[in-house]
Amino acid sequence: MPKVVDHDKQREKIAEAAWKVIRSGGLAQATVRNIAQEAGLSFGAMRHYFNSQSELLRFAMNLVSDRVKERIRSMRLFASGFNMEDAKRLLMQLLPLDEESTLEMEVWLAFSAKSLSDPELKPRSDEVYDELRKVMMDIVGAMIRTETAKPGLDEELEAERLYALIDGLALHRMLRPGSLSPAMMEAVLTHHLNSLCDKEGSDRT
Amino acid sequence: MPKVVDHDKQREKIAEAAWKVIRSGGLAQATVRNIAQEAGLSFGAMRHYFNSQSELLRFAMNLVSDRVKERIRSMRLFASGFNMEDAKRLLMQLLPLDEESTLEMEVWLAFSAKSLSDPELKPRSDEVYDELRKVMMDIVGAMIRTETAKPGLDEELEAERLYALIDGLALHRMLRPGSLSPAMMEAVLTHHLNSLCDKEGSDRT
DNA sequence: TTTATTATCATACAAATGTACCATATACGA
DNA sequence: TCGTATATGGTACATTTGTATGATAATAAA
Repeated sequence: MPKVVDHDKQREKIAEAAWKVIRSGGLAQATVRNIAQEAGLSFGAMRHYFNSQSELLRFAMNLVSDRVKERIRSMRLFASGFNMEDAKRLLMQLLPLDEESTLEMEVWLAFSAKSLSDPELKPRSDEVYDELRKVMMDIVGAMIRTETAKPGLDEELEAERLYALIDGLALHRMLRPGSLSPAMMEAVLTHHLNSLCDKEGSDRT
Repeated sequence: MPKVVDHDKQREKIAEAAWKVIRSGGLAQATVRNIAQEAGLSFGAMRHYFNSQSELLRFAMNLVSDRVKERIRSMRLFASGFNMEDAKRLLMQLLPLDEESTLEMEVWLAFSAKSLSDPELKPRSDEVYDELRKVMMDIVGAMIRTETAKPGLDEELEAERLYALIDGLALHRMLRPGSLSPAMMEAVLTHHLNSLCDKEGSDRT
């Protein structure tokens, strides 16, 4: 029998090489040859793992969302009922606060932009968008039902506001890291969450 | 003397053709040949207006920001002192609410994503980011100084929060237009501005 | 009308890229 | 040890793309 190589592990290794290429050179540099070199493979060997470039890129995009989902799922949230600390921790997972998540989100931004004109990528982009929107609805909904939030909030409106705030912060951190520090990102998020709860208006963490 | 053609007008016409190509096919389709066809020019004629593709794309990107700046400048804001209606009108200019601004913002998103790995585009991207950040600071600052806002607000934090909210809404509208209506965008913005002003918490337009 | 200057077009050419194909190396089972 | 299935490497080829070059058309001034 043949040499034993974990086919799926190799595909992930190649996809992660694609991430690095995309991050440093953009999607325009995400050629089969460049990705092969980054992965330490020969150009011809790529064919054994991906039948086409678009299949490779689609896999690389899906791997980003898989990783993010996994990270969120592994948090074991709300084990003892809803609480704001867990909600905040979850939302912070959606901000580029460390090297790993920054890489993933920059790659995700590249794919999202491309998905606007690439039907192959659109379904997954939409799927992730909708899932995160659901997360926002769950958080805001729980805040309202547990009366953590101040009364009278519009669930859907607040969910969209929170979602836009998160993605706006993430976008700004990627575009202008020197202008928006991780501490400021966290402060804005904390302040926003407090503003949804406080009956008066003072800040608490 | 030669045939008379407004050189600058032609450059803008070509740049707008580039916008259309980018919107329908992404930056990957923004080839000199495709743009020439969209502009109704021959491939060879392009050379008379742009010496290289990167010069063309840089011009097309700059034209987006010029148009947005011009639109904001022409609003003649705060003619009779600061007021919330003008502030809201200004902020709405930064949301993709009609066909024209949607086109411009989708193109801007493509260029912004590319600027992360293209040193040629980064300066202008940063410049626009900083200018808009200043707009946010001006608005929040004016709200505070005129006591339109409730007391105790952190100017820088609220500016970043407002900025992130605007860009997040714009991004979501582009990525998932079916999930975020113009009416909802406006409602979220209105609600957010009110939340900065109202001493109690009720909504007013 | 003639001419010079500009606009436009057509084409050539090298480089890059995706895909396909074939050769070689490798390792596990018989 | 040997053979087979798999991994990997090398290369050919058509296509696309940016750039460069030369030819032609058009127009306004002399």
